[in-house]
Amino acid sequence: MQNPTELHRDVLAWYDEHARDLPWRRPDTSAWGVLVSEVMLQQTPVSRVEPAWHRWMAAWPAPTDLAAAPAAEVLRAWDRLGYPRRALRLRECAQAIVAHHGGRVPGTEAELLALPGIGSYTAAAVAAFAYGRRVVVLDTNVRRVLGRLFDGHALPAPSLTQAERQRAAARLPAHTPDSVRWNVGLMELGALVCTARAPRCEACPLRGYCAWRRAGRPADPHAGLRRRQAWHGTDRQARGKIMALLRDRPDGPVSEEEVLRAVADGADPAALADPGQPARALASLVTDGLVAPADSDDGGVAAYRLP
DNA sequence: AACGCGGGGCC
DNA sequence: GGCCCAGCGTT
Repeated sequence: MQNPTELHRDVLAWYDEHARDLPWRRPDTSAWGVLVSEVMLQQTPVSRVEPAWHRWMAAWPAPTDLAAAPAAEVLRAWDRLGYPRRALRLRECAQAIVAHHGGRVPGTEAELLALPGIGSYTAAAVAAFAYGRRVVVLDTNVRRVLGRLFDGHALPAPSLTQAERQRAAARLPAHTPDSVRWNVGLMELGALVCTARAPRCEACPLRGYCAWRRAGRPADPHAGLRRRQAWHGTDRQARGKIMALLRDRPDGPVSEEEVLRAVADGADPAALADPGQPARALASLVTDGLVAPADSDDGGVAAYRLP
């Protein structure tokens, strides 16, 4: 094994040369801009986040602005980034920042972790990338890179283990500015070179000492056991259709009949076999606060709108 | 630890 | 058609 300093130097040098020019990495981006980007990037690819982030920051450049925005407007701006509950939580996060931190994004992991929609990854990412703190940032990219480099595993285990946390902490560069570039450098390496599907090992700065490559790039030991996300015919798809319909109708409530018909529209046979699904999906959206009952323009008929 | 939760792009 | 994507909150 090479000494830690050499590994650090290789990652930092690679990052300095190959880093993408993403808007939330610009030095003049506010901590709020970084936080917004991190929430949007939770399970949504960079390519789809970038335009949404620009529009979002233009509309609500500070926590105070988003905190005062109507939820329906926020959900429409979220558009099709997916997991729209993230938009509501981001708004609640802004309100908590106003209520408890004077409208300024807090800088410690513990304070960030206490905010709605901010988990262990996002808290660490904001502390590191917005405030330059020396913290362990472990996202799916970093987990995959470290797992290949040191464990020889193709892909990380389904859930983050304590051993991974400790190993990542032990490998973190001692100096503060280096630790930030190490974190973002490993993430960038995972996004551009050490990818999940078709890694470009020939372009990797760590190819000389990667356990996975040395072992002949064996297949994922968890293959087949990995959690798969169902979509066609599921409640999730039904919820997505309802949200898309209500997003596109800013002028007024939509009757329950039309909402339920939109779900059945183009549904696959599996969904049609469950006639209760549309109503169930709608009810769950109301429970989650993503949809609200509304007074129909045709009195007495149930109708719905964005909250 | 396991599950629910969007949506799209890529092989 | 399966898999992946800068995860979080709940149970």
